[in-house]
Amino acid sequence: MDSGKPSKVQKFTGHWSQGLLTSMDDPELVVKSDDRAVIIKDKYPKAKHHFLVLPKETLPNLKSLKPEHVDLLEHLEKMARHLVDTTDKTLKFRYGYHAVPSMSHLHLHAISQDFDSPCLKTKKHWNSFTTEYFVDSKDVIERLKKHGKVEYDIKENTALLNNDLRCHVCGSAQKNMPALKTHIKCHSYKVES
DNA sequence: GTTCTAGAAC
DNA sequence: GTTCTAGAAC
Repeated sequence: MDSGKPSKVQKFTGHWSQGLLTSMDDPELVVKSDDRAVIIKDKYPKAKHHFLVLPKETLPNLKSLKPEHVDLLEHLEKMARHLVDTTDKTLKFRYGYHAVPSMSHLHLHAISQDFDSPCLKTKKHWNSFTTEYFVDSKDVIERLKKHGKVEYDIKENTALLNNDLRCHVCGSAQKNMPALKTHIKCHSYKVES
């Protein structure tokens, strides 16, 4: 007899925080790969171009990095820069990591600085790419070289996500997200020639 | 990480 | 009344 309970028809694909592992195998998202890493398009890009570079080696986060991973991190950044060079040379990009990422599996962001995307919606989105919460790849590598590990204070960095909204170019205060999104259109994100 | 939506802010 | 943000999601 029918119990009246709805049956679970959807396949269990894991917790949302493990989503990057699924995306790494999604041919729709993968744009490049070599023996050490895979580059995918961010499923919810926060700018005109937004890529994620993921090592094939299992590394959950920055905290799992050891001194021997310096070479790998340099490789990830090099791969990202090469992809960007062959994708869009006209826009400025930043290459870096979130200090306290939501998704598991180490991922380097390569993101164009226009932040022109319908997926960019919240203060948290904004501050995660425009405050010190976004740590340049070069700084992470330097830190690993110097200290043999990379660790960021969770409380301190999470607090940055609640910072007041400011333009990442001119620093002007913006009252809300729609105002910010309108304002940032007044700047150019082209590389200087 | 996103979606949804209640209620704050305007 | 509409826009916008913030917090739950079993």
